Amino acid sequence: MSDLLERLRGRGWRMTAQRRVVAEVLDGEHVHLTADEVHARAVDKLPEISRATVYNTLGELVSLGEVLEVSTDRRAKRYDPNAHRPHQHLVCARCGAIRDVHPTGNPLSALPDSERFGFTISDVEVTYRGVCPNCAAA
Amino acid sequence: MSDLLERLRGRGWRMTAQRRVVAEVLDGEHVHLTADEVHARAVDKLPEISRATVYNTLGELVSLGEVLEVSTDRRAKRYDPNAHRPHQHLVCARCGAIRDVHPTGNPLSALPDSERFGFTISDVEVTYRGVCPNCAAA
DNA sequence: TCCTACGATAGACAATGTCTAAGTCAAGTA
DNA sequence: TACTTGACTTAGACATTGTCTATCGTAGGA
Ligand SMILES: [Mn+2]
Ligand SMILES: [Mn+2]
Ligand SMILES: [Zn+2]
Ligand SMILES: [Zn+2]
Repeated sequence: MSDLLERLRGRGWRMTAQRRVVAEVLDGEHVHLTADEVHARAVDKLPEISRATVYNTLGELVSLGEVLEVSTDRRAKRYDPNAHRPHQHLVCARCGAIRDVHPTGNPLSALPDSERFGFTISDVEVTYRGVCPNCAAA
Repeated sequence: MSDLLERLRGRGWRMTAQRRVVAEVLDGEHVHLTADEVHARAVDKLPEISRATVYNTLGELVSLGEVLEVSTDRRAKRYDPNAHRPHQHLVCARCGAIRDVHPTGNPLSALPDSERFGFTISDVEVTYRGVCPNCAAA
C-alpha cells in the first residue's frame, strides 16, 4: 500500500494532504473499514478533513481498482485495500468480524451452463456466515 | 404460496386484509420485489395500506422463514417467496434482473478447515454477476 | 354484542450516501 | 519565486431506505 501514492501520482492524481491521509488509514491487513470509520481515523491525523472528501477519495480508489467495496451486511459499505489477491469473506453473525478467506477452486465452475440463462458472467461474490471463536466462547 | 395463509393462521396470526394482500403480492416465480414495490402493488388492491404495515409484515414473514431477504445491491432489500428450495442468485449488472440459480455441489465444501479460523459456519451466500442476454443484445 | 390485545397508521426520526455551490490550493509556467 | 487555473475540498442540503412511536382501529374470543 505504501507504493500506492506513487501509482496514483503516475495516474495524474493531484497529491493532497487529504488523499494521503485516506491512503494511510487504509494501510494494513484485514482492514475492512466503513467510510465513517475511515473519516474518524483521518480526522485524527488531519482534523479539518470533510466527510465528502473521504467519500470522494474512497470512490476514486475503487474506480482505480486500488480498493474494493465489500457489502457483508445491509449497513455501511466497507473498503478493502486487499484488492490484489482475490478472496472471499467470512463474517461473524454476532459481532460482525470479517476475515479474508481463500476457497479452493473457482466458484464459477459450480454453475453449469444450463443454469446461466444466456448471461455472460464476470464475477462471483461468496460470503460465508457463522459465529467466530470469540463469540462462541462468550 | 396459496397455503401460506393457512400456515400463518396455524401459527396464531391474526388475519387482516393488509396481511392477505401482502401475501398475494408475493405469490409467483422469480419474484424479488423491494418493500416499496410490494407496497405499490398492495395499494392497487387495498388503497389505504401503509408503508409501515408492509415493512412490518415482510419482517414477520422473514422471521417465520416464509420469505427470504435478498441483498444483491446496495439499494433496497428484496423479498423472495422462494424460501423452500435453496438457491443462489444471478444478477445482471446493467438492468438489475435477478434469476434464481442452482449451483452444483455444496459451496461450503470449497472452504477448507484451514480457512475457517475456528468459525462455526452456518450459511453461504453466492451472487453471480454478469450481463443478461437482453442487455448484451442492446 | 362487547372487550381487549394485537395490528395498522401517519409521520417523525435515523443511517448512509449523493450532490451543489463556493472557496482553496497543487502544480505547471514564466 | 509569483502567477494562474482547473482540480480539489468543504459545509450542508438533499435523497433513499428503513425504524420507531403514539394513537387509532379491529379480529376474534367471551
Ligand atoms: Mn477482504
Ligand atoms: Mn430467489
Ligand atoms: Zn463474533
Ligand atoms: Zn440486463
